Amino acid sequence: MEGVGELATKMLVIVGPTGVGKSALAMRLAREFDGEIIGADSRQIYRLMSIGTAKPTEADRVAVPHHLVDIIDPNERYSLALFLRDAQDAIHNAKITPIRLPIVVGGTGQYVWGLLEGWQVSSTKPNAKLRERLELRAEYEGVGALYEDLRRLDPEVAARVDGRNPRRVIRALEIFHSTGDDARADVNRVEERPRKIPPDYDALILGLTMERRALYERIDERIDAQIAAGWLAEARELRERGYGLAGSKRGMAALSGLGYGELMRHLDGEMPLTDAVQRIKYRTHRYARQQYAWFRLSDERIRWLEAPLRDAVFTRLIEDVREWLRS
RNA sequence: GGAGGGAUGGGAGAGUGGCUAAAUCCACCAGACUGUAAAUCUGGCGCCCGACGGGCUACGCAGGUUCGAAUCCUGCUCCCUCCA
Repeated sequence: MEGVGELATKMLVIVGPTGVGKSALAMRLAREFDGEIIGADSRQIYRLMSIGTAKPTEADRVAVPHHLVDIIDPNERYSLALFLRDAQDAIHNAKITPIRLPIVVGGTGQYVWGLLEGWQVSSTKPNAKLRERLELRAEYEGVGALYEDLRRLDPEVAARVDGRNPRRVIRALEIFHSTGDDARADVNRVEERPRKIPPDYDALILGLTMERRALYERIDERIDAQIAAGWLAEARELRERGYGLAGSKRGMAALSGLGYGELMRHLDGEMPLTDAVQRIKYRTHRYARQQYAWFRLSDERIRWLEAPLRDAVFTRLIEDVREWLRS
């Protein structure tokens, strides 16, 4: 057991709902322990979308190396599999040359646990054309029709897929079709791979939390501040560059994030700004709630800290981390 | 002063004699989640009970009609629009 500890890659992980102050804590710890920050955030990856995604500031990024932020354009696609690859690379690189402590920080639960638990993801890549076709069919005939297909083609997979969730059913069909009709030989089939292979990480997972009401207030204040900081102009700029809502009803993945869609609809004259902002606040509340489903207060792996971190607590944390690094 | 319209659950808003504790949306609470994840999907959401069943209280207020009313009638209160 001692040997494993020596070999394992030590890293810090900071999780918690949106707006609790994960980034700020990450910066303090990075400074303290000569760390590199690795974003586990599915929205900060997009260039040109900074205010709305509450990206780390330029100053912070100069002071501490950040990874997985600003890596693709808004019209490009990203996914769990890509994140896993990129994050693993970033962690690996932090451990060579000037050795630094990787600090994974982000609110995207799927990314965080996928990385820490070593999820084995199907290698079947997204097939945009197929998805579009199936989505259209789901809309006209209902998800039920697609699910029927799946049941007919691959009952085993169908049994473990949520037949009411179009995204899931479509992905399952996508995997099925990518390998031809002989699904039996498909090494990509979900149940024929190990679900997860625990990576050799020794992660100290820190969770930041806050009483619900206070969190909502803080979120609302932050959104007002983002608007004041020019979020609307950023949305307009995005649209002018061609990354707008136009075309497909839902637009590109980047715009499915909180706020940008609402702001663009306001720019299109569909609703007053105050309504758009209120909608953003509510959606963000809901998002924060969802995050608690990934990061449970009862999860023993997470060391939870009460959000406005008191100095004494921070000092204590520094000591504990230092000791943990030595162990 | 006159003529109309309206008051429904935290909010918006259906319902116009029984199928209604009351559609739907939002808020809120909970859950799922393995290449779209800030996405997508699911459940709950008056109160109480040993709760796949039952009880109580509910649609501005008070009374009435009816076997039965959020729904019909009367009065009252408040709100809105138009005329003066």
